[in-house]
Amino acid sequence: MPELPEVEVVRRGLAEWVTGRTIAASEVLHPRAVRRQLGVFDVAHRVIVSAERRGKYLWLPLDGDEAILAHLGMSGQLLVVSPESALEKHLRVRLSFADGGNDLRFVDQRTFGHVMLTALVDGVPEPIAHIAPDPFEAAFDEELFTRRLRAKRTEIKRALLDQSLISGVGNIYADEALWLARLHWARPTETLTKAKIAELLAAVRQVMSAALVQGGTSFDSLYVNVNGESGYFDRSLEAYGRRDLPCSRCGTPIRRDAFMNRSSFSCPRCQRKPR
DNA sequence: GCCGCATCCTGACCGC
DNA sequence: TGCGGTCAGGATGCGG
Repeated sequence: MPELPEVEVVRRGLAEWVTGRTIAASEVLHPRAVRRQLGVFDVAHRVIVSAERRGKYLWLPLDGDEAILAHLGMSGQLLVVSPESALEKHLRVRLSFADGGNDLRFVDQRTFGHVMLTALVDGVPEPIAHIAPDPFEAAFDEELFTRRLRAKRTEIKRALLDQSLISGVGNIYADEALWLARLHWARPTETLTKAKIAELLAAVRQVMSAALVQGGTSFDSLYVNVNGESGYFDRSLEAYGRRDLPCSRCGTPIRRDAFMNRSSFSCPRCQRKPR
């Protein structure tokens, strides 16, 4: 389940292994992987200039004002592998290079992810112009975030997952940050003080930084870096996936609540439910 | 315009 | 063993 730290691990791998290289050919093996760009997605002879990221989106700027934009969805992988290696079962898009070196392959079991060729507007891919900067970018405006958050009439976890407000946070790190900040997921946003929001943002940055150091979170082989390796942060999780296990602060069993057709994990003692 | 929910998808896992 | 049901979840689009 790639969120910001996992996507950043992949971005670093791409920066190391594919920048400066000229694409020889692109092959689309599943139409859904390129959305409405079947027949349009053709990046042969283009040069990959760098590897960029905002929130959970990755993009590879090409020569000219275009880029290959990628979202890993829930099970997407961008792998740098030998052109001779066997084709993966869920291979969706394959890029080969003029230097004859390793392929870049987009593999995605559940096909929630996608790649596309898009224009860059002020350095940002056009389709993601509506998402907010992530909390590690210089462009992230903490005061604006605070103001918009308090103006909302919703629950704090829903707001954290709203990519137009703050990008990069998914279900795992939302639960971790809320645990660290001692906030219940259903807390109405309009009741949060500026100080509490600052504390929550610090918690978001802290859990994501810690995850990045460990190469991201993984529960199985679905999330991997460009070399197919998993991270270790799942060993450091405090709330997510820890139903009935003791809270490391107070020993109370972590509870699981149904939330938006998925799960929310929290400590019923440290994170008091709002009235 | 804002909010919340259903939807897309496949494989792992569980109970019968 | 095999089958059906459930769960995982980011972004999108639609209904209220």
